[in-house]
Amino acid sequence: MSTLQSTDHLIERLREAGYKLTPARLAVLKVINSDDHAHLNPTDVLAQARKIYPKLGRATVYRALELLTELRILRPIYMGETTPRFIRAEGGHHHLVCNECGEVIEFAECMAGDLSQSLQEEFGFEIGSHLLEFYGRCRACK
Amino acid sequence: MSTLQSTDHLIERLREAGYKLTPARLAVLKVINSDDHAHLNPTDVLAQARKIYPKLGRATVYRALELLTELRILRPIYMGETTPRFIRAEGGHHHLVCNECGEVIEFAECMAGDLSQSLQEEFGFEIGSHLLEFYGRCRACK
DNA sequence: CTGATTGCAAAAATTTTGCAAGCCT
DNA sequence: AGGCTTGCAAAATTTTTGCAATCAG
Repeated sequence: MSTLQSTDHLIERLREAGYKLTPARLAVLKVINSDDHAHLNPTDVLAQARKIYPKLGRATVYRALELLTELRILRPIYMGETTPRFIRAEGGHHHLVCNECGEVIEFAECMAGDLSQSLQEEFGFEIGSHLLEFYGRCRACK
Repeated sequence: MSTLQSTDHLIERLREAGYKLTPARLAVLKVINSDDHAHLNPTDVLAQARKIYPKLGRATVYRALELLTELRILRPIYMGETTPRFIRAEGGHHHLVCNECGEVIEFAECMAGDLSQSLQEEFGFEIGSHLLEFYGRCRACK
């Protein structure tokens, strides 16, 4: 579905913003980029990224996550627990979330594009991405 | 804009679900209901609610927040930090979030209704509420 | 080289839990 | 009265910070 930016491109964005490419950041970037639909919390990211770069420290993951959020590469979202999970910030994310069991289904279409246009005009905002979530009960939980 | 349920009505929902109305819960409920557009984190809620009911303990706030979330009266969302903030779960929430300064503008209409209908059919979901957020840069930050 | 970045360990902050006492119905 | 709820204090988690050593450019 969505065309994701390659890890190379993301590295480029890091550089353009004046940050260094370190093994720690690269590992986090790879983990994040390895699965378009991943929703990983900081602890997950640490575990995954350590497979690539074992020396990685926990604090560094937080710092990398913060940096990547600042660069609009990631975005934290709520998925039922008290810890944030991070998703790719690009484009749109469309979730159907079950309040009962927590299942998350992704769906494709949404007409946020049109609305986006008029909001840009109305509020003078420059819009880059969006999140649309519906909450309810899934088939199984009914 | 949205017609909010009165505190009385919410109390009723608590009761119907078989929970007791205690001063702690009432205080949290009042805080939550005092401002339609509040985005409070647990610590904020504790501080506010203690003005109403000073004996209130922190753990109780977490328990109340959890309960109210379960009853679909509240919903946690992430707004750029690592702690969740709680918003009224009713109906839809439509945010224009500035990545730069964090400002959140609410806008009124969105096309979620139509989509909601088709998603219910397609996935067998029973949809109760939704969240639509656009991310970008506000007028001032450009 | 040189400042940005890291890992570590310690400090903070947040969230969860156990339990006796207290309160709602 | 009886059981749900509470506040407290302690445990568990999660997040942030200070700093010397290291690394990318």
